Amino acid sequence: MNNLKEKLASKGLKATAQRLYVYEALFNSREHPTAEEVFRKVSKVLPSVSLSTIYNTLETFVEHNLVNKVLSESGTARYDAFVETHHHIYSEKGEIIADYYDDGLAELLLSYFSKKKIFDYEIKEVRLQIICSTKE
Amino acid sequence: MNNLKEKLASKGLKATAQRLYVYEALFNSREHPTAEEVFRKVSKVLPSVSLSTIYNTLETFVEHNLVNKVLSESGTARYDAFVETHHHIYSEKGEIIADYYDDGLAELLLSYFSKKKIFDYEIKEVRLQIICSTKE
DNA sequence: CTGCTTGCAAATGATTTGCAGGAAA
DNA sequence: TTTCCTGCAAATCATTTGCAAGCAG
Repeated sequence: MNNLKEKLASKGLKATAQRLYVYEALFNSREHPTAEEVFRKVSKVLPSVSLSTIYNTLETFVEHNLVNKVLSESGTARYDAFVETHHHIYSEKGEIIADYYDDGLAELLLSYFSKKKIFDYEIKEVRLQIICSTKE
Repeated sequence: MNNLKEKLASKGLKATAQRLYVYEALFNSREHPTAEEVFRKVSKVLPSVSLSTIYNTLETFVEHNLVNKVLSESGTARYDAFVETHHHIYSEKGEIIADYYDDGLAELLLSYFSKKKIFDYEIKEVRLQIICSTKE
């Protein structure tokens, strides 16, 4: 998405080539890449890019809500250009298989919780981890 | 719980002092300690214990389903002696605040999914991450 | 006894940081 | 110009591993 330049500007961030390519790499992937994977993709078009720039860039995006950070069971961080609330489907091994979007589900959960009046705190978000047996 | 010795025996694991104390440390804590925190607790009673033994012991317990491993947003692993399915309440910062047990919720979710017939895979488990605003 | 476990130290993997030069605004 | 950003190398943090000695079964 090329309105990224505007989003960056509106947040006082400079629109560098590195940032544009990192975002592009994420946006064109449905695979929740790791920093290392983003690095390999961006390297193809910007061979001099460094891994630490990838990490810094991703972290900057996360802080400014342009990108989501998700953890896999192995502890390695994965990144996702889709920031709307959604759920993740995991294999038994703990790797993320897919995203799962479902508005009805959010409503169901929130009405369930408000009926039960369980929380003193305000619920900001409810995310599901759906663990499935892997089809081989 | 002291039937731990039996559980260990039944799995062909030796009941060493280290293992008993690690389990005790977890069992007496509702705070999802990290390996480091378990290490500090066990050190008090067994000063010569090493951090790698803590890691190995915890990993052994996880493999044999005596203990659960949970990830905090920071990527550091936390451990939990309660292995029944339950959910975790997180602060906005991503630290785990509390456990949340709710059988009705599991049923609600499973019936929701079976009605919608979304998945080709078998759902093994559904875990919630409930993110709450922190009450200070 | 004998193999599973431990403790130590070194290795690893992921991510972060300090800093000097470089490029957007 | 001036501040923010990048690339490099070194540092850090959590966790894992190899190996010799120790202890439970």
